[in-house]
Amino acid sequence: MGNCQQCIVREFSSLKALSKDELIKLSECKTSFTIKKGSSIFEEGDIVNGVYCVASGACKLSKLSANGKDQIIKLVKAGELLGQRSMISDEPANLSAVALEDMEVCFIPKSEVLHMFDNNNKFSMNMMKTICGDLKEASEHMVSISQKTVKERLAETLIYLEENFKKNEDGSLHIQLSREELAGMIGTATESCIRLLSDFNKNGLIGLIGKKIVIKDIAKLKKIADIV
Amino acid sequence: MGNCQQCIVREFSSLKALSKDELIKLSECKTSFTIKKGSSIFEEGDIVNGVYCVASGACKLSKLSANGKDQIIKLVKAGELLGQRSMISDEPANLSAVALEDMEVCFIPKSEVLHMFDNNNKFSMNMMKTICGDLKEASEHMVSISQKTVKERLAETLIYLEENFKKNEDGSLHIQLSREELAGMIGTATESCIRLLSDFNKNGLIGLIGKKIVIKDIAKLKKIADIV
DNA sequence: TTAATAATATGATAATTATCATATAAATGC
DNA sequence: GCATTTATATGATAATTATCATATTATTAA
Repeated sequence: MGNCQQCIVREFSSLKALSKDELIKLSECKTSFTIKKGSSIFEEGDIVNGVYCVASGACKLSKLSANGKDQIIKLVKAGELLGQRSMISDEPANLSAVALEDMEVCFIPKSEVLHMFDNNNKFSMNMMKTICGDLKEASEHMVSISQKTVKERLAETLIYLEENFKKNEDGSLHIQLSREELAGMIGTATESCIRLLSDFNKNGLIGLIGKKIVIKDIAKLKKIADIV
Repeated sequence: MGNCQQCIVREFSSLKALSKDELIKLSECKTSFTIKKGSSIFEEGDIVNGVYCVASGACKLSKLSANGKDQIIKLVKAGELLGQRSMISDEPANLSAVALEDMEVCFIPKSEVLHMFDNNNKFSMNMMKTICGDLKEASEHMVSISQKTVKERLAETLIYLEENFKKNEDGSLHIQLSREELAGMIGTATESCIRLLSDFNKNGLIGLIGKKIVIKDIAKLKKIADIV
């Protein structure tokens, strides 16, 4: 059984508001497990009866659209929480959480989270702030999807991946998103995404090592994405 | 000075968790004012030092994109709160709130809201649930923008307006969105929006009385929007 | 290892949507 | 009330993006 006090999630999430006693209690009531790349933590429609802590690895939160395409709403990485929205709303999950690499995850039951809400205002405020942050991100993402071209959005997304996720030794992004998934993130067709990656590759903005992507010229990418 | 106990906002928002005493205190510390159609309650970048209660009227929450277009993220109507996100995040507003019709609005200072967070867990939970609801809506909106055609999105938006806002005596939508604003809601060019409205009009789905819009065949609109 | 399957890649084309031009109608200011 | 400005409307065209077809390359399973 892992120790919550040393955990990366405690360091980076709302949990940083917890006292030593609360952390000890948490260590006792949580359940840890591993998730293999490609399998899901929960799916659209599932009842989420607690909060998941991502101790290592990363996953995508996605929503299946009417036409069968998977739209990726957000990536969640080590240190973050997962499933708060559904748990707090008392509603089935409206997104699926699928591992993009092997993950270590802990589950905190709802009763425990609610107890912490009741007894630790700092924790509640932190949680609210996190959700508000997600909401802000969502607004920005919405503007980006409706006002920017696919090229601009791809550049934007590549920068986001470069700046927020680990790199392999060869400099390539460690997160292995398939071209289809990358397309799902920027809201375009897989072929369009592939075509633009080829373009960026030819122009020296990125490198393509097999399926892996190396960001080579982040300044030019930022110029394309119109991030000043 | 209006009475918070009878207010529509108390009935429909997180404020419904407040006790009689809390409502009395609220009546004393709030400030009421009116907003003329077209003027703003706050703008992108403003510090929002409290929460606004919308007692009557409606406004748009929008974000200016890099290319100068105004993307409407959400409409807020009587009974709802405004400005929570910025206040809770301790960040400048990332959206502007502009009145779509004359409004009556009350302002509750941050200190008072934080005091209620500390002393009324039901209120805090309600607030969290509201924000989570906004987040869910945002996800759905995002999928809709990236996966649906402009036609489908326009149909979807017209249905939303019909089902959530007041009608005039002639059956037209009372909310007076300009064609440009409607385009900003669905994320398209004004001309494209106008063209599709003409289309819908010719096919008897809607009626156009000057600038006003009457929803005539909601079933067909739902079919177009692919809402089953 | 080899066949079968899935992912990536690229060309050709069609569909969607934006942009520019211009006309008409409505609203506003003097 | 009339001129000016702004909003709505529609046509013509260009740009963007999706779809379909088909290689090529990787991955998986037998």
